[in-house]
Amino acid sequence: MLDDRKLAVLRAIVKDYVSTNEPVGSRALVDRHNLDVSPATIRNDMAVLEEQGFITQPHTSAGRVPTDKGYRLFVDRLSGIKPLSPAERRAIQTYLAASYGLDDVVTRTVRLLAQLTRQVAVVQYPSLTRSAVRHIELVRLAPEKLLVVLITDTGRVEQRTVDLPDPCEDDDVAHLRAVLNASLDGRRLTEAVEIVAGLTDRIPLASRPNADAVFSIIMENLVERNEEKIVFGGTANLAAPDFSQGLREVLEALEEQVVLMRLLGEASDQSLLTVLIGTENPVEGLRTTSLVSSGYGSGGETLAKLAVLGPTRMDYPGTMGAVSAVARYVGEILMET
Amino acid sequence: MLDDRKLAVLRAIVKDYVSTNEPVGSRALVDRHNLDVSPATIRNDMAVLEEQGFITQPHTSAGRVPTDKGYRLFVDRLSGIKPLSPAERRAIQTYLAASYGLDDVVTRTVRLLAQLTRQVAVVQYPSLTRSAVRHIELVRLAPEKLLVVLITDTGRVEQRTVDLPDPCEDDDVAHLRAVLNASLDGRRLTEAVEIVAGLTDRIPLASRPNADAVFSIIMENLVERNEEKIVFGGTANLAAPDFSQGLREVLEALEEQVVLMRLLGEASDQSLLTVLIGTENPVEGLRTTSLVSSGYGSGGETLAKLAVLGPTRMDYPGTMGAVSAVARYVGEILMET
DNA sequence: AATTGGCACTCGGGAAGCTTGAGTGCCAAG
DNA sequence: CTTGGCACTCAAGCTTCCCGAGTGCCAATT
Repeated sequence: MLDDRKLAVLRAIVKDYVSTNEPVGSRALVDRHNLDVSPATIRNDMAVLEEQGFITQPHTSAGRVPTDKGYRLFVDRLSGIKPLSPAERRAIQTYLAASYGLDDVVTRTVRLLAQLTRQVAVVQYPSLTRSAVRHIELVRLAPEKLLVVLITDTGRVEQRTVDLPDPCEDDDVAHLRAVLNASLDGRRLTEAVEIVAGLTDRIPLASRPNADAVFSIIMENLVERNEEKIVFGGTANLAAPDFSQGLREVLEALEEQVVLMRLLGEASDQSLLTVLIGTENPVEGLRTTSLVSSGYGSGGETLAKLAVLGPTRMDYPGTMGAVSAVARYVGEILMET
Repeated sequence: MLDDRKLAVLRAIVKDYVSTNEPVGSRALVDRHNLDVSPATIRNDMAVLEEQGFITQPHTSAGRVPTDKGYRLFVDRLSGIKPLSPAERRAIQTYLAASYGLDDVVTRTVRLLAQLTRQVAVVQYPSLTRSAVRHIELVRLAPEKLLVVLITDTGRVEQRTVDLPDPCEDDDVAHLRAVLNASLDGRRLTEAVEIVAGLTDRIPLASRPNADAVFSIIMENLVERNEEKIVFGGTANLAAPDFSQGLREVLEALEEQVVLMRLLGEASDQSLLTVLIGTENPVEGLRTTSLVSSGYGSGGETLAKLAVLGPTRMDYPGTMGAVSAVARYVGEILMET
C-alpha cells in the first residue's frame, strides 16, 4: 500500500513543513531531498498519501501539509529520537546537579525543558501516593493549633495547619509525634492511611479528640486531596507567531491544574516516551497542540511525568530527545537527594 | 492653564478610549458625555491638551488617544478608586477565608486578582526578613544528612537539606534543635542571623562542625539568598487581541523572577496603592503596560506586595479598587493564620 | 506497471487604485 | 470664548487585476 518511497515522501514533507511552516510542493521536495524521480512521480505519491489521509491541501494550488494522522505515522515509524549533543547533556547534568531541594529541581527542570525545546514545559511533582513517609513533624504553634509537616522520601514536604478541639501540651504533641513516626516511618503513603486509621487505640483517651483531628488531616491531605502539583513554564515561546491562533485557549488550559492533570493522565503510565498529537489529546482547546511526555522516577519506578507542549507542527525527534534525556537525568538527581 | 472643562475632556477621552479601544473624536465626545458645548469647542480644548502632551493622534484625521502623561494626570487627579460591589467583597472574603496555609492563600490571591481584573496578577510571598521565627525543625534523613525546616509567623515554611561533615546521632540533633529554638523562637529573622552567629559556644566541641554546617545554611538561606518568591497568573488574559503586540516580551518578563522583583521593587514601599504607567516602569519590554500595585501585611506592617499588570489602556479606577481591596483582605487572612 | 514531460486549470495573496467617512484645523461670525 | 461652516487629510475597506506556485490528468516512454 505504502511503498518505501511514499514513506520517504511523507517523511520529507513533515520535515520540510516543520522547518518552513509552509505547505510543501512536489518540486521543492525533489530539490531539497535527493529523490531521484521527477516531480510528477512525487505528485502521484502525494495523491495517494492524501487519499489515505496522511496529508492534506490547505487549498487547491497549495502544497501539502501533514495531518495529525501523518504526524502519527511519522512519529511511529519514520523518525527516530534525536539524541542530544554531548555538550547539551553535560549542560543539563551540571544545571540539574546544582539544585537543592525538590522545589528547586522541579523549577530548574521546567526551565531546562522550555529552553531546550523552545516550547512550553510541564512538570509534575513526584506523586505523593507512590512515595514513602520519611518523617512527620508536629509543631505546636498555639495551644489549639498545630502545624503538621510531612516529608516523603522523594523530597516532598507538605504542610498544613490543624485547629484542635482541645488545648494541648508539648508533652502530648511529643507523644503523638513519636507514635506517628514509629508507625509510619518508611511506609508507603498508601499503606500509611490504613495504619493511621488503626492508630487511635494507642492514644490515651484524653488526647483522642486532638489526635483524631491530626489523623484526619493527614489522611485527608494524603489521599483524597492527593494534591498533584504541576508546574509549567516557557509560555513566552507561545508568542512565536505561528501560534497566535488559539493562544488564549492554550494559556487557559495551562493555568487549570485539573486540565493539566487530565492531559498528563492520558499519556501512558509507563516511563516510556508518549506522544499525543493534536486531536488525540483529551483537552478541548489543545487540539492544535501536541504533547511529548515521559515518566520519570528514582528507582525503576515512575513517580511523575514531565512533558513538552507545542504546536502539532513541531520537531518531534528533537523534542523527544530532549524530553527523554531530561527525564532520565531528573530521575538520577532525585535518587541522590 | 487647564481649566475644568479641559480636564473633563481628558477624563472623558480616557474613559471612552479604555472602553472602546478606538481613538475618540470630538463629536463622539459631546454625544456620549453631556458636555454642553459644541464639538468645535472640544476640538480647541483637545488641541491644547495635545500641545501639552496629554493626548495624541495616531494619525491625522483620527481621534485622540491618551499618552502616558495623560493617564498619569487621570490617575492622579481625575479618577477616584472605584470601590468593589458588596457582592464582590463578600466573594473575596469567603474565597480567601477558605484557604489553609500560606501557599494556598497566595495562589488563591493570584486567581482572585486575575479574575477580578481580567488581567495578569502578580503576588509576592511575605518577606522573610521582616518576619519572625516560629519554629525550626531538624529532621535526620540519614547519618550525614539533615533536613532543616524553618517556619515563620507569616506562615512561610522554608526547607533545605544539609550535608553534614560528620555522621550524627539523634541526640545531637535533638540538642541542636533545642538550642536553636530556645534562642531563636519569636525573634525577627534579621536578629536571628546575628544570634545564630554567636551560638557556636553553646555547642559541645565534638558537634561543632555539624552545627556550623547547619548554622551556615540557616544564615545563607535566610539572608543572602533572601528568596523572595513571586507568583503570577492570569496570563490567558493577555490573549485579548488588543495586546498581541509585545506579548512575547511580557511573558518573558513575567517568567523572570529577577525582572518581577525589580518591577515590584520600583513601586513605592508604602502599603499605599502605586501605579506605574507605561514608560514609567523600569522594565524594558513592559513599556506598553501599566502596573497597579499595593503592599499588604498583617499588622501595620507591609510584608510584601501584590499587583496587577495590564495594558496602559486599562480601567484604572476599577483595577485600583480591586487591588486595594484584595490587599486588605489578604492582610486580614494572614493575621489569622 | 511505473515514470515522465506537457499542459490546462485553480486559487491565494499581493499590488494598485478607488471610495468613503470620520475627524481635524482654521476662520469668520455671534 | 464659542460656534457653525468648510476645505482638507488619510486610514481602512473594497474591488480589480495579475502572478505564480502548485495541482491533476493524459499521453508518451521505459
